[in-house]
Amino acid sequence: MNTTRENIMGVAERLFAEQGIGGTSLRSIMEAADVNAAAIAYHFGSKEDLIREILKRRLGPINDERLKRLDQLEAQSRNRPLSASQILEAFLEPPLRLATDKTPGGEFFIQFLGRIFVEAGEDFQPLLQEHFGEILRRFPVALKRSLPEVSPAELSWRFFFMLGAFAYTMMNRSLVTWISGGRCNPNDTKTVLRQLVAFANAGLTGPNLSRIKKRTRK
Amino acid sequence: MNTTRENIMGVAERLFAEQGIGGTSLRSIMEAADVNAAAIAYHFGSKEDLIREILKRRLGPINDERLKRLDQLEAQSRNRPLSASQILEAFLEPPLRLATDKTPGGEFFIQFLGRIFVEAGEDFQPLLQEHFGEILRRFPVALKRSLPEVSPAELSWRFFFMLGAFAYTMMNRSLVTWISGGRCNPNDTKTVLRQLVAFANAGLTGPNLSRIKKRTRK
DNA sequence: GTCTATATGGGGATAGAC
DNA sequence: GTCTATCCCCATATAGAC
Repeated sequence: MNTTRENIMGVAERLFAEQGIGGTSLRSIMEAADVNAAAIAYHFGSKEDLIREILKRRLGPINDERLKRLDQLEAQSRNRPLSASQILEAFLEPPLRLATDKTPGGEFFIQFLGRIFVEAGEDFQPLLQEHFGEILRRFPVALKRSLPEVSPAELSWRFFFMLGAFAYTMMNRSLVTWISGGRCNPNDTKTVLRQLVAFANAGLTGPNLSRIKKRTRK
Repeated sequence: MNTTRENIMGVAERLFAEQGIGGTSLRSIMEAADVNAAAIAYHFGSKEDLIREILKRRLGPINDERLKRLDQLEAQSRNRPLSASQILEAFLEPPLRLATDKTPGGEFFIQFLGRIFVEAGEDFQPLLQEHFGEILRRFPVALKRSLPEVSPAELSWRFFFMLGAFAYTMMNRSLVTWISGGRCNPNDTKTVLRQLVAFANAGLTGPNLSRIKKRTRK
């Protein structure tokens, strides 16, 4: 019903993504959203609360879908471990899809989310913990079942590297274009998903380091 | 000779790394460095120039060493392609070593560098391009020689994912600890290097996606 | 619910004495 | 080279009319 609120959130999401949290003033949001200074105060209260609302609007659906996909995979598998790439797709596809869906502003959310992780101090940690808690419990467990030969510590490293590759790509899309000399298009969601799943799958399923000796060539 | 200058740069490097560029005021730098307001203006001129000087002080040595190591590898190899993991080590070890060396403040630089990439607009792009230009020319070429079966576009994706895994880990060290449930220590440079080289090597040397069909299990 | 006007604080930069 | 004092802009938040 109240479209002013949605309008402000959409504009803010885009500007936060493009310019960073600290780099985006409420003024610039008001101007871009074509509302006056008090509107944002009326609808949200403060900058921090505005950010909180933007986060809540997207995080719930994304993570619900991740868990739903994982549930489906596990239901189909009849108690056999899933493949790592299936788990990776369930984890990566929902947020990546948002980046191309017609959901207004969804294309900016992931970048915005990355900004929060990097820029924000501890102000949003409780909120993030609340939304990512179950995700960060269930996906590593599924991976552990899928890759029993990888030690817990090594699996944690690899999971984090996967997360980094994903987040960094989403946050620095122009860098993708620059570094690849234009060969890679970070907005081609299907290709990003395929390449990233393959890359991370290879990294995750590699042999346990503690058990192998140094090698010089694949 | 002039230790005030070095002092300011060291303190600024740390605060920028910890709080972000926009999140760190010159005032807080002055206080932490125990100098007065005008000192920074006298020695550097502006906040942007201060950042520029911090970047220059570290980027040169790191990238020189990367190239030196690559040169050595290529000289030893007598024209045979290097292994991907050798190339990765030459690329990753110099910046990672800085993070543990006794170089004052070096431990913060990588995080600071990540902030620049993420936060800064285009102000520093020329400077970064100047310092990273040769790196981003020579390392992908070496990898291409090492992995002739991987198409240029796919290699670009994988190179970028490796970069993301590295940068994200360096920038979000507390996140490493949180997500791993304390199992991983991001300041254990030797382990980070080993794990990251193994992960990226597996991802880089995987089969070309265009040539293989979908698989369900490794 | 929406606006104008403004209070209040903090930030970068500088002038000018020493 | 180093300091004090200050200028001016911009940001968030709020008061109070409509």
